[in-house]
Amino acid sequence: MTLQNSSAEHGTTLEKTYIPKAFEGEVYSQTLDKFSALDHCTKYNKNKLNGKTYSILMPPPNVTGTLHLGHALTYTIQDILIRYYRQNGYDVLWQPGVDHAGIAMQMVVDRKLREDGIDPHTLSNEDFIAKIFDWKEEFGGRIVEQQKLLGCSATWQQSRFTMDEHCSKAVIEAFVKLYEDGLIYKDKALVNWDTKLETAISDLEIVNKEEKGKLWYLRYKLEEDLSRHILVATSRPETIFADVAVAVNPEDDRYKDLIGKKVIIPIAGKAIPIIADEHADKDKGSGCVKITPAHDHNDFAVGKRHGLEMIRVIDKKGHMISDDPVIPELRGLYLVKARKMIVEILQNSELLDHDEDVVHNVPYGDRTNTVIEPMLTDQWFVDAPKLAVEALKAVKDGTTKFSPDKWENTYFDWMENIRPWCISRQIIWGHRIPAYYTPDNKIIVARSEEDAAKQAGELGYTMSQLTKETDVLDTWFSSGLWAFETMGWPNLDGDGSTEELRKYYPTSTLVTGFDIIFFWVARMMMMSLYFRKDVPFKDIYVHALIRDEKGQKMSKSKGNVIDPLGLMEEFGADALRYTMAFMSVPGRDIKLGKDNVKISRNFITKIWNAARFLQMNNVCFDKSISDVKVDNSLSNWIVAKLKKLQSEVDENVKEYRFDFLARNIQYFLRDHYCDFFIEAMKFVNDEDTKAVAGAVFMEFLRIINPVMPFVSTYLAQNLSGNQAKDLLFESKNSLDGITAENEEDTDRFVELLHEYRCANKEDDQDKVESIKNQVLSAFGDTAMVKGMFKIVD
RNA sequence: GGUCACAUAGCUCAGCGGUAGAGCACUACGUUGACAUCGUAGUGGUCGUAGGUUCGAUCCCUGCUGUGACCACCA
Repeated sequence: MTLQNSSAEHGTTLEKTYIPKAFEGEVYSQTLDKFSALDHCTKYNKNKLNGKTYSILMPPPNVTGTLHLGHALTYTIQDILIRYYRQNGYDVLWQPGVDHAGIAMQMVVDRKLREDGIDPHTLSNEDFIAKIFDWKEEFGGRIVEQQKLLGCSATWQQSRFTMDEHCSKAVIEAFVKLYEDGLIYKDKALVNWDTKLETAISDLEIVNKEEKGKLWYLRYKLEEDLSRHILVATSRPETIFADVAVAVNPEDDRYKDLIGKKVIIPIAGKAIPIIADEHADKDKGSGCVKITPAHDHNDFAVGKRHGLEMIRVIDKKGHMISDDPVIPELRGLYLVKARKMIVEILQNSELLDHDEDVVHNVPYGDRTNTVIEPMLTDQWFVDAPKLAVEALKAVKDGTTKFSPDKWENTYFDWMENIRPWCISRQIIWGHRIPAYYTPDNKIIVARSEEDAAKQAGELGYTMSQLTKETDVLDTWFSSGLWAFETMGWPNLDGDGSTEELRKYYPTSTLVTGFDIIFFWVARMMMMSLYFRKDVPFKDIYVHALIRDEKGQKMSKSKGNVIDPLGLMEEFGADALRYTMAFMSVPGRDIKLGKDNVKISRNFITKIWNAARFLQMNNVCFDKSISDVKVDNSLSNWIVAKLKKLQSEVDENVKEYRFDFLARNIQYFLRDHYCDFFIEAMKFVNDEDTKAVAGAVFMEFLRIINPVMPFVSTYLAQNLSGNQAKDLLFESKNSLDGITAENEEDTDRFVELLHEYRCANKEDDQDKVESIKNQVLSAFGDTAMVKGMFKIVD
């Protein structure tokens, strides 16, 4: 057993220490061009294809993003699946791409321009968009480079950008079709309005924050008898100028006789009616609620029911407007300041009865962190309740399955209560809504200018008389088309499909965190079912979110963000990937610290050292298991364990139990292969067993390749001496013909050794002898048995 | 307010209707030719709480307490 120097036959001697940085980049670039889907099968894998396909849509990261741990988790899982199926003869597609991230991107470039001393408002929209494309050119590839460092084997050749020419076409086609089918409409409605960005945002882009506030009880005097009043509680006294009624519950005996009478709004002095509406809750506040349809979602509904006027007193910047200013100083004041001023005035009058401290949720925009104001504006909506019907059905009938299935409830709950989706945004960056307005405000929606001109002509207008819509679409509108726009839609062949769609649609599995079930998963379900009449994916695997060691959400402001790039630099991408797999237990958030990754690195070191041992002993790695003699109990046993590992891994991948997968890999290598097999082999020292050792180890490297592609490829190349060796398309070695009937015997031997050791320690000589005799009679007085006793002694 | 998770060793977490598991930490021993990025051995738990089902419950059921997440409301 001497150390073998480098030779072509036995590969290159491994370095003493496992330093992932030394080879990960090299390994990746060797395999990079083999990831492509549509032609890889013919080029690299023709003979092994099993005729089945496996496809995953990569959730496109924001173009502004950098790799964070959440990405590392989700991409690792996806890459494990892709690599596993690719190895097993499937024709795989892992569709990558980048999202244009409407609001986020605009804010990033806005900030950069200001830093460079340019006022974004002085630029025309076209110039601003050009600046954004400049930014994308310079930094847009960052996130993709980082995905590659992690080892992602995506089908890079097929990569898409949601604002590229093709996707833009798809968006226009989808919009126009939905409009023609009456599923997109324009409506005056109360939307969530970000006063900083001056745009509408969707319900999902709001974060509620609990805040201490006050409830002011105001006296609304009865018009017919000014000595009497009712109390109305409000947390937003600045909106009293927009009050159009006070509502009471029709069942509320206290106020029954007042219904239909009028009360006077404090300060404003205007008389408004008392109406009966179920919205008023007898047990809340005073039981009377002021109705301000233009500035409150519930009141808006009440206003519509009763045909009330909608008065706006807050403008798009959050400033007070009023046609009839009782207090002129209010005009133009930011609403928070206005509230303060009005409260002061009220306090100095008898109109404020009392106030009350309360804690209430205040909506903030998730991007700008400013207060969101309900705003009465014209917006474009998708009729989500209609589209949700099919999307709901597809999950109910099991066409698409959630895993773990508890997420189905979340999905159902949302889909059943879905509201119209506001898709228009008053920003610059995004897909411009393909609509035009005639001078008398008729709407023309068209696929092209020519088409618009034609439609205008039919209405008796010329193109030059039309004004084009300036609103752009919510980013998630284009993301919703991701499943099929990436596969060539709408450039369809004669049969209404494309080669990619026929091959890879519906995709096999969608891997995602639960935080975007609503944003993305639900929208893709709706859009795909509408445009392709089929679900976008068959399985949805929902993984956990990553938190810091203390279980807190990682965020920049908390300063507890762990950078995956730093972890990869220090411990290697394989260690990070293995950690992600190991920790991805379903239904529980992942608490991750640096130590977890270090432990994984240490395990990989164990694999490394096992490889070095084999190499030092001139173990042959070029024979496959079917070519080696498995003819003694030790060989038989390790092959049985390997066989078990193979089937466990198959099962683990099928059930998305990457934690089990990682554990099983560890148990095999450490407990079986190193602790017993290698130790015992030291005393056997025959060529057949050594050949088994090599073949088993190579199969082990193949099995771990999807999880740890770098180290497994590197070791395989160096051990075999074949620098071109690539486990990417290496499929399973069948162990069917190999018997493993004495697996239990050897397990028993391992157990007896343990008992022997305990007895030895307790100095129980009788027991020591008895165990020794048991072993000798069952397993014979072989060199291996002797050797193992020697170790234990 | 509604929904859903979770509670197991000092820490992070697996697990399971029948003797309680891993890693980290800790203790002791070990630089013995693969491995100190390590090995061997060991300490450590009435499995949140109260009931119920069962021959038997950490596991199944119910209540409670605590923690977290999501949705809704917020006069």
